Amino acid sequence: MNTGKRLAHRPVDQAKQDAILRCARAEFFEHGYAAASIERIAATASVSKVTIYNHFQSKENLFSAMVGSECGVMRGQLPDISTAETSLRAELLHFAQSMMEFLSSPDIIRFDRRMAAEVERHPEMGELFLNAGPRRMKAMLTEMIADEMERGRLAKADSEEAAAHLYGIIKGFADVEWRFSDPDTAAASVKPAALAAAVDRFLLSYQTSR
Amino acid sequence: MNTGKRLAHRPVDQAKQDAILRCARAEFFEHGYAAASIERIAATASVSKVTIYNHFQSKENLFSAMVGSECGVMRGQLPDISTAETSLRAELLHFAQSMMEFLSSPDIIRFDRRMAAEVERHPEMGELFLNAGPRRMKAMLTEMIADEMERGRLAKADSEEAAAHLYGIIKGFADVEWRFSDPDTAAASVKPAALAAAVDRFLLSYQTSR
DNA sequence: TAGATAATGAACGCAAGCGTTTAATTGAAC
DNA sequence: GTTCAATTAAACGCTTGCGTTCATTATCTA
Repeated sequence: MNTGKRLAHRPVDQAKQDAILRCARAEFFEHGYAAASIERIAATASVSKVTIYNHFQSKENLFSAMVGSECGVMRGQLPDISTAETSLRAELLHFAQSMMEFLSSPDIIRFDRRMAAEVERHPEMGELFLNAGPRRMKAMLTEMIADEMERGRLAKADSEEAAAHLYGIIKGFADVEWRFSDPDTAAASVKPAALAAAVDRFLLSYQTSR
Repeated sequence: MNTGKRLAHRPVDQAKQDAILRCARAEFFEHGYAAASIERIAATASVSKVTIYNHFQSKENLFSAMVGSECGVMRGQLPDISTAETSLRAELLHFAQSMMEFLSSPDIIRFDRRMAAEVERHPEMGELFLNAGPRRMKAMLTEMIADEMERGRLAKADSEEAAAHLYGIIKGFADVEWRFSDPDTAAASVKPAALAAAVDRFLLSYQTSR
């Protein structure tokens, strides 16, 4: 039958596709959408400008594709909420550590900055990002906390609200500082003692009295 | 002696200066630094482009001046920490309300977004913004909490850490949502009940047992 | 009123960058 | 080896926008 299968042709070079997206990412993150240059992306990716236009039809399109791809990557890197820990405190501490490590990585910080700025012109990408990152994390956290409430290690309460409280108490002012200073030094500012303090305060108000 | 005082001249039209800064603000916030257009600012401010270049020497300069001016405005609008309230809970609740109102205002959200994006190219403005806004608020909050610890209404602890915990527990996920959705609907998402819940959780772990 | 300065409008040179076209070249599938 | 799509380099038209120049007009001080 040969349902539309092309017979004699040269297949698309997937490596080039990837290179384009990778370089587009760097370019868009460094300069922002408006100031990013397709020609520079082409040069960096060692690819003809025409090839970019053949794959993605416009700058807009390329940007969308890049964001979509990045969101996919992000989904796979979210802080893991392991339930392997035996003690509740250790479990929360592990999450806190994992979350702060994730949020303070230069890649995430820069992505966050750029998305925040582009949302004005691309509201739908704000949704995309929220669903791929923050909301996903919130849902995971909420579930974990609901489980612990069910299990009796946390006092019964609104689990979504508790998740927000835990998230917030761990972050404190850190994310604000990160967003407006050098991303490459952000991770170093995470102090384990501060994480423990935050978790302990959370437990003080949520742990079942025993 | 006439120390450098000019004698016969036409004074600078301050209203025009202000209009330029106001319109520059709108333009930069809407399009970002790179895509912002001096010519559009001139048109919006009903001013000649040359006048802009006479007052501020370059686009860079205009942007800096605008940011400086905005930071000044922001300083005057920070949430007030009134110590007039009699009860500690009322005092914290008032702060929470005031803070969330401030942070969820479209102006602040857009300013935050834009600054985060421009920090890559203007690191010194990140510092400027941090000092005018977040750090200032943190210092005020820290002081208030230190006072309450001194006064015995809060348990003695690291007041700066406590300030971060209070700030974080109040914000929760809200700021993330705000930053990536429509700024004009942000304020409506602040629920008084949630503020009370956050304050109560904070008090559960910090209030002196009586 | 005279002198000095602010502000204007229009045009210019220049650079960057999007998206397109053309003709030529490469390379996998058959 | 033939075929045909993928890829390329180079050039093009077009738009936007920065920063400047210059002649002109408006407005304040003395």
